[in-house]
Amino acid sequence: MSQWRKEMDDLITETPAKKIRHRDMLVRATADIISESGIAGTSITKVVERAGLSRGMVHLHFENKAALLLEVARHMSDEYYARQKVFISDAGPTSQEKLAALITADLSEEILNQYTVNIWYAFRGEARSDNGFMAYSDTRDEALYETYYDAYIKLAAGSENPQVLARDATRGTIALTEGMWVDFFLHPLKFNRGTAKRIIFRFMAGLFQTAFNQDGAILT
Amino acid sequence: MSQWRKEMDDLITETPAKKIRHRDMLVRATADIISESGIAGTSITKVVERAGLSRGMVHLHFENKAALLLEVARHMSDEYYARQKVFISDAGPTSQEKLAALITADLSEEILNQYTVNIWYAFRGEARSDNGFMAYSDTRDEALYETYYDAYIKLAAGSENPQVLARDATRGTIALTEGMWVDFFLHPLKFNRGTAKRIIFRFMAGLFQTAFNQDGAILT
DNA sequence: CACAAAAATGGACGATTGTCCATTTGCTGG
DNA sequence: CCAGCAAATGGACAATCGTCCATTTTTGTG
Repeated sequence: MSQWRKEMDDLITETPAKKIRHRDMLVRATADIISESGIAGTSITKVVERAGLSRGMVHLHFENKAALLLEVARHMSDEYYARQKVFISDAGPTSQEKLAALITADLSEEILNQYTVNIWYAFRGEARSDNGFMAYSDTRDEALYETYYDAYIKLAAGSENPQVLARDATRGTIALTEGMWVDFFLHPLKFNRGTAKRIIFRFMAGLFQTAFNQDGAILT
Repeated sequence: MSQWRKEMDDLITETPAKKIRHRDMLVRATADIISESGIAGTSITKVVERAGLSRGMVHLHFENKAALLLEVARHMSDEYYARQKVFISDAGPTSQEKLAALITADLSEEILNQYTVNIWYAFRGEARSDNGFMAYSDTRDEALYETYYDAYIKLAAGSENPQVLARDATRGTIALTEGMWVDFFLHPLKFNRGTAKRIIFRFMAGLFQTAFNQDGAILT
């Protein structure tokens, strides 16, 4: 079998190479354990038991435990963006529609669920003591900020102080969404996605009265 | 010395009984370690070294490590309320003034600082796996909710749907403040208290246009 | 089919964890 | 001043941690 064919097979194979599959299994198992037991309760023994692999596997694929945890953070970040992207691409071209899509995404079951927020806040709690996690938190935040700002600055055009208005709207929306996540994290059963969405739209309608109303309806 | 006098001395003594002092030293030392190293990095050895006490002290004052951590959570919660109370009692009698005082308090250096938020988010990260912490988070949240709601419901009087408006305003303000805390936690150097305050007031002004404006000025 | 390389295993290691308890210290009432 | 009791100590304990590596199993190639 020629070399290019072998590489081709690797590309089109339905099940990825075992090495990659095992690596992925470890990442997913680690995410599961973190979601259930937090960072402090996550040990390599628990992870490999969950993954159904042997203990040595971890150090075959990752330099150490910290590298494994960092990979989980990267995995979560990637999944967040991938899911958000679906909502954005389904939305219309106007700023209002993009903003509505962003908020709908951040409150959707695909993105905002107990499994995900448990992991997210577990990492955040330990972020201060490990700078590696902060990097991912920061890049996520900065990209999100840009996305919101780009949409808001267009709505703010013509107002008295567009930059300040767009900045305030961006920071406010992100803070409000973040606060809603915390609310969901602390009271997942009481939480109502529709109410959360309405409150965020009320905030947006307060700043851009000609663009939104409190029901999330987009005005002309 | 008579019995009542002895008790009186205990009450008025400047330095509290040694047993209580040591207990307090452990709680404060634990809080310090959590703030620096997170929950996962907090061990009894580190705590007693910081407190300058022997290892056995912990189990003399607390049933186990979990009880010590829970006491730290209680301590943090108590200090939060004590400091918030100062701001509220200094405020005027109107609902607007009370709300302004609450927001000013939550953004003040006394309440919102790196030491405090590190501890707060460290606990939150491990909250899911230990229900003891959730209880304090919940009681704090419920009391805060009531305080905000009582103020907002008066402002909402006369509006079309007062209860819904007051509920939305309460949840929104708490979520917004929570989000600002997260912003401070992740970017303590970039964070600007004035900007945060202005954004929150813009939200309030959007819901109660006759009561606030975006500069935090209270309208008649 | 045989052989070399890679992947995977799991026992062993020292360090550290939370907990326990026999011993020592310090204070107080008689 | 001393007896008695609570406070405080720190060494010892088993359990668990992350890590390492000699060994076995699987895989791919000539």
